[in-house]
Amino acid sequence: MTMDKSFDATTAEARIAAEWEAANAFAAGANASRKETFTVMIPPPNVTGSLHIGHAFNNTLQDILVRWHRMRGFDTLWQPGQDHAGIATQMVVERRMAERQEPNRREIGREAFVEKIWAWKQESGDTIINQLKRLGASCDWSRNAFTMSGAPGAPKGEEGNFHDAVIRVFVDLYDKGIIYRGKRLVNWDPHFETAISDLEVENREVPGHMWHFKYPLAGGETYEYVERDEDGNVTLRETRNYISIATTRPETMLGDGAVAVHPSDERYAAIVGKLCEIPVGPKKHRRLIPIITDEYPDPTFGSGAVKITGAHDFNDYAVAMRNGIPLYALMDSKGAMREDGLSYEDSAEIATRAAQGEDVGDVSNVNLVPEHLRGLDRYEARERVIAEITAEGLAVTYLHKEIDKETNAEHLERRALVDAKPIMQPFGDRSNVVIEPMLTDQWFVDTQKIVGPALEAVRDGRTQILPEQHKKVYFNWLENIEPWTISRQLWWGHQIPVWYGLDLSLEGQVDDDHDGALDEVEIFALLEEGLVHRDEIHHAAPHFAEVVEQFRDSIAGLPQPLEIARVIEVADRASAIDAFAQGLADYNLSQDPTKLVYPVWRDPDVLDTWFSSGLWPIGTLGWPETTPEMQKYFPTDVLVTGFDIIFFWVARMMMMQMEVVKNVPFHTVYVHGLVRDEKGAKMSKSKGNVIDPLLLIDEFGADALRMTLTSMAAMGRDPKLGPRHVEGFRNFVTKIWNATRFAEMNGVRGGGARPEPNHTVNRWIIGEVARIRLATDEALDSYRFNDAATGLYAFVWGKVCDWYVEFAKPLFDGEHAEETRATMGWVLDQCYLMLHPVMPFVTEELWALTGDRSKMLVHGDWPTYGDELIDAEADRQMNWVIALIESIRSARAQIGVPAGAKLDLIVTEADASARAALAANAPLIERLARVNAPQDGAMAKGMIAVAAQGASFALPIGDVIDAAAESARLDKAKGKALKDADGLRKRLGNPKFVENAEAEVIEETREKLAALDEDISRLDAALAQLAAM
RNA sequence: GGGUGAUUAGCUCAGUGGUAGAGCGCUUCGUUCACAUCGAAGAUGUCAGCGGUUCAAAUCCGUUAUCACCCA
Repeated sequence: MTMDKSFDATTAEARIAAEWEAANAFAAGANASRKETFTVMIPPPNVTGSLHIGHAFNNTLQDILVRWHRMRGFDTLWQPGQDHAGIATQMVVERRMAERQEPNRREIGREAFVEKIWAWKQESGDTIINQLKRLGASCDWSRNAFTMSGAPGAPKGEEGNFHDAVIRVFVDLYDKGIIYRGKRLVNWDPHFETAISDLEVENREVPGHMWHFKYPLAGGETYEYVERDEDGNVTLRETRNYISIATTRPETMLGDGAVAVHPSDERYAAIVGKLCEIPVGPKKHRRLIPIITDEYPDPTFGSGAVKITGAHDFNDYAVAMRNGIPLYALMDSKGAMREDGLSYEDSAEIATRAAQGEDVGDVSNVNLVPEHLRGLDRYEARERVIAEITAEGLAVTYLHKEIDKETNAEHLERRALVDAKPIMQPFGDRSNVVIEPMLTDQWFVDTQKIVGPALEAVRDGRTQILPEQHKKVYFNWLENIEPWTISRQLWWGHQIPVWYGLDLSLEGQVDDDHDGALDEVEIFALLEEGLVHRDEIHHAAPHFAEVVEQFRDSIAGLPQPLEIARVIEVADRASAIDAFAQGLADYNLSQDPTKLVYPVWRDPDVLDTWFSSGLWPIGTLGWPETTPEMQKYFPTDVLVTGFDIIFFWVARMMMMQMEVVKNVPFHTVYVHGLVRDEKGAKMSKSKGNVIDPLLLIDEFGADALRMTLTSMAAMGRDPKLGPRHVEGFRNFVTKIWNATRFAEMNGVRGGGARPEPNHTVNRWIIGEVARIRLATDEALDSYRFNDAATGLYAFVWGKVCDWYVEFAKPLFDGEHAEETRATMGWVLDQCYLMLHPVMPFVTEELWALTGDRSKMLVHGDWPTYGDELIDAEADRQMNWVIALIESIRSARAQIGVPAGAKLDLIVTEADASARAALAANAPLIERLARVNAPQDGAMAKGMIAVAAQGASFALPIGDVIDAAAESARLDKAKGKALKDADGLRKRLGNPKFVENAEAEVIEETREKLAALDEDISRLDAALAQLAAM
């Protein structure tokens, strides 16, 4: 058999992947030889996704851990799967529909749209799986999971019970009061028309403007406005009839509820509690709002006064809540100015009463957008508001001077004061549109109630976060956690299992005469009084049938005959009102109680994707069923993930698993960095610096890419990746391939037991193998992937290829040939074994090529030997030999001896141990240093000197020795040795060092110094001889 | 504004108390039969600055500067 000159990754990888698959090599428990389990949950990629470099990195690290444990005989499960990624997937499918000019989702309706997404999921869902397989990911693909499996409408092939787990947890948390519904200010994405969580908002600095406007005091009142410098000197004093406000969002002025100043701000003390006028809107119905104090305004920033628009700004919301300021919503779900609700005139009237302290109740119907601005986009409305205020002279102005170039005339003009400055603006991370804080009804997880155990588990070490620095981030976020908005106004996702019904039980209004039954008059009153304004009650249950029972209980207390109404499901609230009214009317005519219905409707919203992926560890193992997998593999062992989803995912998994199954989801979280481009920049499509891992695999092979990423995986650092790095590791693949090829050409076969050779070289390399095995396990044990990879790289290239293979060459003809073949076969086997977790393909291929194996390498047995294989004498001798060869090579090169020339090697001096090393390894030295067999002799003219531990050598290089060059070479070496020795001597001369330093360190220092002194004396001798000639 | 991290060879980065390393690049040499996707030899450093702790600091502490990221 002859091997090719290099590894053909493209064809071999596909073939090997198929072999692994055919052998079921990655199945849970494959190759298990012990009881301990090792479980890793893949961070589920988006189902729309394709493999990017971050996935390649993340999954390489997981695969290393998994393959390593599998080879060590652990009962190993790497659980794969995909995330339905609600907003992202819905976006992708909608975009595709638009591109194909198909009807949009509202036109085709929810059911058809969801069906389309499922179809698309099935079409594209395998893409990422196949890409992960190309990377070599050894997941148990037969267990592939999906966060929407088993949801209503799921097509064939998507039966799983993840949906059951999600719904069950929702209902459970609902019943415990941990999930609640509330009207709160949430981040609203006007593009997708859905609420999103804080984490899905990206704050970016963008160029913006700050406008300054005057809010005139009510009734033309005035006050003395005084500004002082730091020392209290008056810098400005004027009489003002207004308070100046700065804003970056003038359109929200329409919804202002107050102007706030800091309680310590003396400039405004006189007017606190008075009313001022919002300088926009129809003159006739100008709104007045109070001037209040609050800790929020910063007196040193701008005018020190801020407008409070509670319904459109999170800070203002907090101020409004503290001070009882009404929240006036101005915009609709698309971010346009509202068109619904009361007229501006009526609205302004109510708002004015509210400003004067009157309790006006629910203001959701109040629409303070003047009629001429209704329906406008928020940015258009902004321009109009600015223009109107400026036209009225209520913008703060400055005097602008312009000189006419032709006439030299000065033009003075008052201009509106507008600061152009960068402002922080919130953007939707998916839609890239500016997020609008909106007051809406949403579902929330009261995270405060479940955060405790998640914090505790990390504090007491039940779950370890590596590197440790990320613990702080985790604590910091969880300790200040906000309620989690989990409802999304989307169609793709787990529909919230909550049904609503009208609350008919309010304050005895229904049954006016309290006789426990409705008479005709009361029925009509109920209908006329306006069901529309009634509140709602809601219940949660996994299925409609169960929720019916709960509604029956709810209406049981209602007056006759409502208490026996049939609970039916309708589409929405409006249908419910219609159906209820119809039922009542029918009953009134017929007195037939079966006509009475109590219609309920289901919440149309779906759950945040992260709510379901938060259950990934248990959901994929079959929970809520009590499955054998759940019992065996939970809690899982290691979660490997990027720092960017610690909050999104890790923290939530911790909270949810602790709450639901009262156990940590994993023992260790290994947090890796973000792969950056060669210059350290974040990869992004817009920058065009994205590296496609599949292209790198095509060009260099998966092993090379994996090895590159692994060698860069220093904990807590971001790997910086460029193609040339991968090229270097591709060369490494070729290197080990060719070492094997050399071995094969010399009759070496793998698969044998560890030999017990006699030759020093063979004994030495076995000890080196033992060392790297210990180092590799230690590195992997502590998640120092880069140390494992670079250690193996240096061992295979620097020890095995550079030295051992070279040493072995002369041994193949002679008495040690057999043991050398056996040793080399074994050494290479160990290389394949230890490299396999990082470079699975080429090692599997070499494993198959080099011997008759009982198992594939993927199920190879990870070595366990250690120090006992190190032969100290062989170690000493080979290090001596290597040092000598390097010295001779160095001397030859510096003096300029032609590389091909073979020189005599004269031993001028040697102690017993040097002689022993020389005798045992002379042929190796002759070959690698290109010298003739050593012979005793004396230094003479035309020779250069080479020193080794315990020995001196001379190399005759012919007549034309350049004495000056030789003496320069020796001087240089001596200089360095002197300098080093000097440092060491100083250190040893310091009594404090001898007193305090560890004995080992002192001993080491002494030995070093002794060796240096020996070198120096040899160099001196050589120099003296040179001078004498 | 708050937090975290970084600053080491021309470049990209390892290195957590004992006098600095790798890969790439560079220079010189080499077609010895595993590999030119190779081999041999070599050059290159105030370990960001300043203080401190220590017998000993790239490493620990403080501080300054610059950069990056996260959160407001």
